Amino acid sequence: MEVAQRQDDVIHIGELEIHPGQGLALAGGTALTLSVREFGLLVALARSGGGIVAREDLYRRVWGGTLREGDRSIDVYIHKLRVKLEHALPGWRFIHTHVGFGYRFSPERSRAFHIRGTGR
Amino acid sequence: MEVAQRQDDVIHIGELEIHPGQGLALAGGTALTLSVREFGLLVALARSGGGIVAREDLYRRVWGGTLREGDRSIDVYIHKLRVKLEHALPGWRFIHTHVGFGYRFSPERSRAFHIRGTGR
DNA sequence: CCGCCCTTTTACAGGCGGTTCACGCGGCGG
DNA sequence: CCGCCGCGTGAACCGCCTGTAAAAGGGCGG
Repeated sequence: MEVAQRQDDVIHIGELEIHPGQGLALAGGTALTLSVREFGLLVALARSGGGIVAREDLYRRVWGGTLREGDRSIDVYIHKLRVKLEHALPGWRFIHTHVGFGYRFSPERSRAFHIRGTGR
Repeated sequence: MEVAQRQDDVIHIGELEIHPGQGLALAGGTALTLSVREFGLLVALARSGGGIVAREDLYRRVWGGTLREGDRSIDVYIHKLRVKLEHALPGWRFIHTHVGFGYRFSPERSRAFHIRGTGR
């Protein structure tokens, strides 16, 4: 398989449409307003094919270099991304934490909307 | 190489799909939320090819070092894994106890699962 | 010079994970 | 019949990891 280097490759994940080469991300059709770091993080996560990405790998791909001891940049930006995604697509969770392993990107419904009535 | 997801080795057992290198385990397509120890245990068991694994071996492979006298960590984590697997795939039993020998990993149907008020 | 936005750093809190206890139970040998 | 042994299981304890808010630093345009 040849590496797609054309900038018009598009990543579709759930209601998200990401254009890595253009710094553009659409959520349900409307554009997200993301900073460089936020967008890089989104792309790195979206490209992992639903697998878990280690924090070290994320840092290497987005920031470049090695993740220093005690650096919390990733946590902060994961949070910023989550906030923006949650705001753009309420009821969906994309970034899942796997403690000790890293983060996984996959659209899943929020449990916040629990069903009532059919309890038990 | 550009593919962000390495599918090096993947273990398929019943409805389980395990990615040892990523810390990812899927049950019927959905990701399990496992801790480092739980995942290590799952991999160790899944790799045993359906044979019985002695507690000492399990401990050596997952925790490293020798199992100390009176250490119950394995029992606790076997239980945690069972709970999560049972929750993810109701009606199936994967971890079988062989008293005095160890544990065996193999997907088998549970006996008719009816409601029991076994309290505690 | 001022203000805004982005990024990094710092601080604090809460939750999660790992270990250890405690208790219960069934099997087995004495 | 009794006590020991191995295992199941719920819970306490505690340190670390992560979530989150906010301050600090920096670059850029007005």
